[in-house]
Amino acid sequence: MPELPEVEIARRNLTSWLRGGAITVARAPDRVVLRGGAPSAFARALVGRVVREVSRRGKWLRLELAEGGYLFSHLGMTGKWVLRGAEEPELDWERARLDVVIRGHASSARYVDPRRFGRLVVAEADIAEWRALGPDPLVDGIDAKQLAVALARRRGAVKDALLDQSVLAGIGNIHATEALWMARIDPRSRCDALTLGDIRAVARGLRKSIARTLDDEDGPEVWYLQEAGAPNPFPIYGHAGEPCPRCAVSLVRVVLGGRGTTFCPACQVRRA
DNA sequence: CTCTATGTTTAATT
DNA sequence: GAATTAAACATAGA
Repeated sequence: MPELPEVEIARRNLTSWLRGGAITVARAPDRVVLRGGAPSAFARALVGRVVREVSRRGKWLRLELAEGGYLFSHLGMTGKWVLRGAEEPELDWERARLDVVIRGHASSARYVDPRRFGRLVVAEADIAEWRALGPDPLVDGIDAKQLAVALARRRGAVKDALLDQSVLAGIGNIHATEALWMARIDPRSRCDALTLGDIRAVARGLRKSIARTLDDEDGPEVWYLQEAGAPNPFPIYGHAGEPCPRCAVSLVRVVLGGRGTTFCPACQVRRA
């Protein structure tokens, strides 16, 4: 489902559901989501352990066990964690569950993922994918100068660079699209042609887009978590053919790095 | 039936 | 070798 804001919400949820809990059941029968890891090893690594903390970097979640070791969770395209009672039946597309007991109260976190692009990894130490992540916009903040240094070495399109998790961790297609619109930068612009002012504007756009989605948590819940047919809450993403909210020119869709990209051909300027 | 999809990895091509 | 592109993964919904 997710980009950074949704994964952050998942982190907050998992923290409130699991932190301090002793794991009584750990099941992940799905070999696809385990990517070759064995269901028996999953259970062995987790049952009887206590969840000390749930953290996040980019789109990765990390459950830290009090006894040492971690469970890493990536939600892929359609993954989500939901809370159920321990006695409730298996859900559609349920790929894993973690049952915990906290002060005598039992609950069950279920991992649901229709497309199974998500992953669950048990490990003794931080995995390579976690260590390779660049600065996280919430944990570390976005530093425009640092971003400028990373972009100066690249020749490809800005949007591709923003999707690179080693440049910034957690940016996905939606927030890259929204931020570039806010910054009035054409997503096809070459990285090394951007000015520091451009990059500052992109950084501001990213912060704003992420913050806005995070704030919506109170209101209409995260879009991806809603039932099918829920309205798209983003102003630009998915609105090709509709008028630009700023200048009313029809928004255009192109493909960059294999991903659909919407932008305004009139008020987003192309640098080289 | 066709097209698209919030993500990442790997194979193929330039 | 580096950079760019396409394909693959598995499934749902419009």
